[in-house]
Amino acid sequence: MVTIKDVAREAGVSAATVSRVWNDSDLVGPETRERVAAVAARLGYSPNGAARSLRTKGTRTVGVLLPDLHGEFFSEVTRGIDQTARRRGFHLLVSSSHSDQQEANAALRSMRGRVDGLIIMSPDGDAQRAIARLPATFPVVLLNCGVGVGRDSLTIANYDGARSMVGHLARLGHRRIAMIAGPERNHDSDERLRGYRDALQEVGVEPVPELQVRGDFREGSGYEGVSRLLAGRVCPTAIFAANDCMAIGAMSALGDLGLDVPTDVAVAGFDDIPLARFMSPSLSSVHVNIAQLGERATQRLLDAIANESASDPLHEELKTHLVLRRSCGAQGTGAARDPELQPRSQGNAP
Amino acid sequence: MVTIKDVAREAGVSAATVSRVWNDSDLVGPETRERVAAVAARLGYSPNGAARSLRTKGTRTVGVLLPDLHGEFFSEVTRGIDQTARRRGFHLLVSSSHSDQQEANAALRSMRGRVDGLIIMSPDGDAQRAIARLPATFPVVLLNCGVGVGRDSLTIANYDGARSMVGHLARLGHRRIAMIAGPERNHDSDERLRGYRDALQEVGVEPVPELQVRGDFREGSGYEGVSRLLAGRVCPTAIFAANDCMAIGAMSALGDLGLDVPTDVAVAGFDDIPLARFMSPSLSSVHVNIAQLGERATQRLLDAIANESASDPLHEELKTHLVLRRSCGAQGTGAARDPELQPRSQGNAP
DNA sequence: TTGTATGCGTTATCAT
DNA sequence: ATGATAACGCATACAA
Repeated sequence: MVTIKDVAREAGVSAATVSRVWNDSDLVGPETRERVAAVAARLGYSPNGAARSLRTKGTRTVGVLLPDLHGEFFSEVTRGIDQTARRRGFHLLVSSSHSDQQEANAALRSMRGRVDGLIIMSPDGDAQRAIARLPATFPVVLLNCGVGVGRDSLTIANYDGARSMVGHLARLGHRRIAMIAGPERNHDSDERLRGYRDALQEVGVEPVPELQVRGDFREGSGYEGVSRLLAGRVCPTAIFAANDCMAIGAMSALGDLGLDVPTDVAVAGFDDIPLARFMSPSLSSVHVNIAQLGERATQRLLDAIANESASDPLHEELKTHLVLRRSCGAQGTGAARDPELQPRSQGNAP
Repeated sequence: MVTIKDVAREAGVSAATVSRVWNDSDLVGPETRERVAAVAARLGYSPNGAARSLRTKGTRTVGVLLPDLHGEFFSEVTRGIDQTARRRGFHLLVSSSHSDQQEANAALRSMRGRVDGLIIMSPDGDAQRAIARLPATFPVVLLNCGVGVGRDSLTIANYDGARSMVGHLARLGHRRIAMIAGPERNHDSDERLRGYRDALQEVGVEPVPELQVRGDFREGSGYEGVSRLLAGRVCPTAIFAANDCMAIGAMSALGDLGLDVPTDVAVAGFDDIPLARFMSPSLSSVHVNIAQLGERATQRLLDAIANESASDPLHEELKTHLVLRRSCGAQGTGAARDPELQPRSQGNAP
């Protein structure tokens, strides 16, 4: 490994000068700068991150703690975080798939001194204890954990989104609206369920316990959810799933049972993953800009790291909006005429 | 931040002893060990990673370089890498969403001295130049880049998978089999296309240029691909898409055109993402264990880091297998009777 | 404008 | 079994 001393010797200057060149200090003569830069390039020098961190107290690294997350959500939130961090010269130390407090704890501990701040997503609250042990001055942004105690936090407008989707179903004439909720003790899940219940109340529909079942946010549980719903004495005319994966599982189950969506049963999901519009029938959903969630969280964290003057904890909620397609029976357009059928970024297609 | 000196002072020992306790050296008395451990716990001490790295030359961190990757693939490969790394006490420094050489280069440079080894996924070869500049002794594992020059590499059995799927379609009687390929200059895409062409040759079907179109691995491009295919003079009776997302887009387009899958046109994909079995009709696909790809890559890398005796570069190929569902017209079972309908891990469902 | 000296927190070497 | 000390590579206060 080529160090700062190697460059210094080769360029005939002191290590301090090389350091100055590298850090764009203006306390260095133009032709010295050029010579040093040339030598550094020739030798393929780049500074040792550990030494730099030790000296400057900064790591230019953001820690990201994620729960056991599958699919689209994970990749999109990471994309948002990564792009924002990189744009501002920060690295990402990622730790995902934490199934319990123990693991979250260990992960947090081992990140000490390796990151300047943390983005923590822990919808089931497993990381709460570990977070509490962190110094209050250490920058942390909470994702989808509800309003954190004394910490910056970001959430999706779960309640509003669920409430307006269920309201929409009710306005279409549905009264027996079922919900396939997410896991218990999950913040997103709880809020979406609350939105569902309140929406029913607002239109004067008595909530029926048999019309509320729980899944785990994955396709299979949506599939099974339908069996349990149809086994009950009241048959739903509409099903609202707490996310798109479960909604897709539900549609699959309905299809296998010979029921037509939306004629026999209307279906709606949450998240609006890219696949939603390509289902048949296309899936109505509550649109969430997931990458933006990661982006905003990172911006807030990096600002906190830069300012270091601890301001009051801020809570931000990301707005959602309904995307009505065929599965809920409200609109008759297929994917071809979906106004949102736009590539999200430049593709590689000819 | 509490340092090793704080603990030493508080416990009435030298810093060296604290270090020994922390690193499980047996050169320390039992009651000293206990006392130091207690103080460390009380003070909430954990060693500064930067200082440790500087001294030991090791970072216990693996760098992960990923291209601009969407959806299931990204999250699964990361999961595999993360779990394996964590089990062996390693962190993950992730840099994703690189769209060109420039960015990949910058990311690689900035990881210098911060990681002990690298897992690089660069199916379009954008990172090749940067990799070549790395010291030959620096541990690197290539993912889906083909057989790397002088580097360990892992790939999916793209060619075999595509070939056997197309062979299967031919055995079902199809002759006009179209392909919606992936982007050009992408290793996975190239190999899957090659498998398609060879399979056709083997059954004595002359390849028709009009039956080969390109997409970008996303749903929208599969949708558009169908328009272009059906605009040609030869109408395909089967469509093989280079991945499931494009296959789903294709099915959506066929549905919008009033064509039935599989009666009018058979469809098959690649990857077998969890959603595939919940499509209607359920999607036939080439199954790939993506998480395992990440897992194997990490094992190989960590072994290389541990051994440090550079052995010959190894190339490993991950087997695939066909999962035949309804979309290709071979089997008549819905998702309910799909033998593979098993939860991939414990869910949170009641 | 440049060089010298010091210390960041830790571990390894040597001494005791 | 434990302590003192040096060194890892870099950035900075201070000297020149």
